[in-house]
Amino acid sequence: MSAEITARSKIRPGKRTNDPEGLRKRVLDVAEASFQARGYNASSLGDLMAAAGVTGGALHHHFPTKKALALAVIEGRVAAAVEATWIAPVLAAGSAREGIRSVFEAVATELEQQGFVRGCPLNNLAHELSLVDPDFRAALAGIFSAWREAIADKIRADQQAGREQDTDPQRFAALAVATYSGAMSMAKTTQDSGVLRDCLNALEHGAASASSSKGGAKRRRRVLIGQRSF
Amino acid sequence: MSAEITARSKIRPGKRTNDPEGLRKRVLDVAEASFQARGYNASSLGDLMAAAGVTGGALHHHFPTKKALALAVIEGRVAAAVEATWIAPVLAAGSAREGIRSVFEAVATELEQQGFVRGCPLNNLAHELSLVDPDFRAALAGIFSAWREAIADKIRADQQAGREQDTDPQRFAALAVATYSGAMSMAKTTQDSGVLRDCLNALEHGAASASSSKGGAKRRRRVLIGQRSF
DNA sequence: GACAAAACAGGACAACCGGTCTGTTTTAGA
DNA sequence: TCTAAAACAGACCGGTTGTCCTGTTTTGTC
Repeated sequence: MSAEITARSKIRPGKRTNDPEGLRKRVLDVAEASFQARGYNASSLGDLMAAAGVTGGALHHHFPTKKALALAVIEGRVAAAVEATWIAPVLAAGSAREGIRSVFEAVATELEQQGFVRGCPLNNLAHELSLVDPDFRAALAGIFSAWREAIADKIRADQQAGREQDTDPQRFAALAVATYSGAMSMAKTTQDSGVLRDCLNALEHGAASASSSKGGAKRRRRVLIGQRSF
Repeated sequence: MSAEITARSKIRPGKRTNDPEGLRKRVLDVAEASFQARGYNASSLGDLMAAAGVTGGALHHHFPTKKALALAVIEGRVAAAVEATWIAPVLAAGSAREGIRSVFEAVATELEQQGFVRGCPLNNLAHELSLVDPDFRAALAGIFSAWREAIADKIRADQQAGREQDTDPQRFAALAVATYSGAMSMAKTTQDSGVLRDCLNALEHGAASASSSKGGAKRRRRVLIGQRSF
């Protein structure tokens, strides 16, 4: 436990190089990873300082309180993660449904490769912090809102192209986000990413027909095995 | 904050009545509520002791560690909550889809009445504890499994009655649980229970047609207002 | 009533947490 | 070069946390 590698080289005590942006980035990297792996409350500033190779004074200079650090992680990292893994791919896809499908599959594949499910960063923090502080809640709700709105916008774009005429953009977006969030929750708890593909399949088949239970690809039940993360 | 009511009447210091089952129940009541409202890590044993009107010795006698208490809450209360609000109603319903619909609506109505969304007890604890401890993870995964299996069983029962021939029980169950879990996650974060009805609607319309956007019931956008809980 | 076990009381404690404080070094601008 | 602000170092502190420990009281059993 604790720090395996001291990030900062302290060979020369008399020589120091100020690097506020780099230090800030290192702290955010470590905090993002630790919040994801252990949660906000279980991440102590001492652990973060050690892992980032940062002293208390430096940390306090950039992030006066733990709450400020978490808010910076949410607004600067979690929001970016949702943008990168969901919003951008969906908007760039040929259609909303194609985009959603590709995201589900990309995430499932990634989880299978790394052999460990850490869950959705947004949902992880949302569950822990939404009821604790209004500022946290507002920041997290904003990310959910942007996420849903992007999907709804894509549906509207599809509709202007003559497709998805019977689809309600808002409701469909809510369903897509909810399905992904819930599937990741289960995948994290069971450490089995297969549920992501199950949900995608059921979602694509209109929550009804799942085609032939025989003949088709046998359902994979791949239970992932641990692997240290942090 | 702290204890508003001291549950235990201490009028007679010399008179004491042993009530192990009652005390255990009181502790579990308080712990369940606090875990739900603040989470596991943010709930201190001191607060729980004060709220339940229990001394440290008594608490330690029944629950040697905080982990043991949480495990008891998960296995004794969270599992029962899922059974009562989901499994039993679905199995008792005329069909799986009817059961799912009634549960969604019942929960949405309940949330609207109490004006505050505390989230799904299972998902709340699952996000915070799944990666922390294997025992936690196993207990939580078991509840998810039972939940999904109950819905899948109901689909299979429907199929033996000639319905749902094109539905894959496992996948459909995964989608239902995921949708609910994710919808509750959003509802908690946005403090808006309307997303539950949005998701139910989208789910029932086969993730596609949401009927007329005009003429039909206007979508409710009811933002709930706070209300102390604990 | 004797007695052992269960049930409970309440204090003690060591570890830890987040925040603050003072002091030093680096850096940018005039 | 001088100077002030920014950047960083590192110790310090009050409060809290979970757990443990030693007693005392109640309760079931013979």
